[in-house]
Amino acid sequence: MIKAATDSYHHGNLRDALVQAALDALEQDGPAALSLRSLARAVGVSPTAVYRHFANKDDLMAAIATEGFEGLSGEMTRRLAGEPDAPALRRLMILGEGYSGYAMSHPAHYRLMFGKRMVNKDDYPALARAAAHSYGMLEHAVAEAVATGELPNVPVPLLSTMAWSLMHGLSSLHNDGMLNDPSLPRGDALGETFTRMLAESLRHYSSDVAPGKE
Amino acid sequence: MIKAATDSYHHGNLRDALVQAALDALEQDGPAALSLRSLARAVGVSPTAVYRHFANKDDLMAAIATEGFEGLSGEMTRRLAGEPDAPALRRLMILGEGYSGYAMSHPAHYRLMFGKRMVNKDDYPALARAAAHSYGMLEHAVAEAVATGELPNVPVPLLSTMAWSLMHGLSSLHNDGMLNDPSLPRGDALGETFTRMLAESLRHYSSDVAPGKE
DNA sequence: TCACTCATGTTGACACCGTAAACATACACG
DNA sequence: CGTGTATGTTTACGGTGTCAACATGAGTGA
Repeated sequence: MIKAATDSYHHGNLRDALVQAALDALEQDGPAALSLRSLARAVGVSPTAVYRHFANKDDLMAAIATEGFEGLSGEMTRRLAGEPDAPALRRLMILGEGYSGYAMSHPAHYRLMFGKRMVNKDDYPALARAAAHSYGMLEHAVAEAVATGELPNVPVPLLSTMAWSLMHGLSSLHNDGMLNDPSLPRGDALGETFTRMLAESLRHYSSDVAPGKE
Repeated sequence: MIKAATDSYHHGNLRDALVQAALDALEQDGPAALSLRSLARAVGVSPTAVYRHFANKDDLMAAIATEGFEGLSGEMTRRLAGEPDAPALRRLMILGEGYSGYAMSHPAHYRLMFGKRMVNKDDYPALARAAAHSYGMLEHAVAEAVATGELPNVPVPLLSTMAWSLMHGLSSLHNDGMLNDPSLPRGDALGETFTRMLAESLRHYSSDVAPGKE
């Protein structure tokens, strides 16, 4: 457990302890349990001590969200490392599976990453950077697949955003309990299925219908 | 203005007035402004009067979310009516454009419809019904397109969920300010583009890669 | 070694929130 | 007209985010 380095007054690493406590509370008791005061309580510190490390609650949440995007990137990186010689399109599919896998196994955390408090990301550059990095992994893989001809010659941001939208939508709907048709594959299997369907169908897609900007 | 029928004590239609006030506050001041007390204030009634019409805050939110799904279905129906003779696949595209159009022009309301408070939809049958109806419109159109051969012979729930995921993901990312690549088409144009790309690419999709369940 | 600084925590207070219990009002129906 | 009941009010409680003023003590330079 992350606890005091010294035993009184000065905690030692309150910031990390708070974030960790928040992650724990998120997994165990859901997002409703995320109050500054309860976190402070969990860490054994007074409520207002939080303000020595975070400007306000949103600021703390942004830190947690940042952690989330880093975890997401980490999961995708890990899975990629498992198949180092995969061709571009296969790597893209691995990313899709990793994305939905992470999102579906951390529902509360994932929701927070896209929560309403995060909308003004300009205020949280670290968060923006972490999010951009996750998206960058996707865009990179898409660009490679386009370069090798495994995907049609459609503007890369368009393809990337489409793939992201599909995975984000699927993960969100799943986490919100919106997918209750019993004939559907379960959770992560769905992520795999959609990834494959999108990749496969895009391969046979003729690009003359997809305008870049105009 | 929804105001008192009589002028004192008994309001007359508090329930509707509260929902309306909530919708107004949502559009104008964002979801943070949605407190029971502020709504009561806006309607000119004591805070606890709300509890004569809603069991608690979640109950009120569910009513607003229900209204949202009805608005969504309404928007899609309206657009369909504008092209009564469209073939199945075209009708599906109209739905996609209507969906993203509605979602993107009511960001706060749309977010609330999928908010964390709504996860246990079992408690709110009206909400579940309204949501199911919206999804039903989509599934119906997909089934038709499969029947006419305009879409490949893939399980309808799979295709429907894929389309829903794509549109939900796109709308959410857009509303969260996550789509800032300047080379991308703007908002509703993106909805149209993705709708078209998905429809077009699925047409050339050979179904042997999409398992139903297993 | 000692005094001082300043990062870090604490206390106390405030306004707001959701909600429960007890009470007030007035519409609707006998 | 009398009364029951749906509707609204008052009061109160515990919880929340946050501010201002104060306390502590670790680290540094003399």
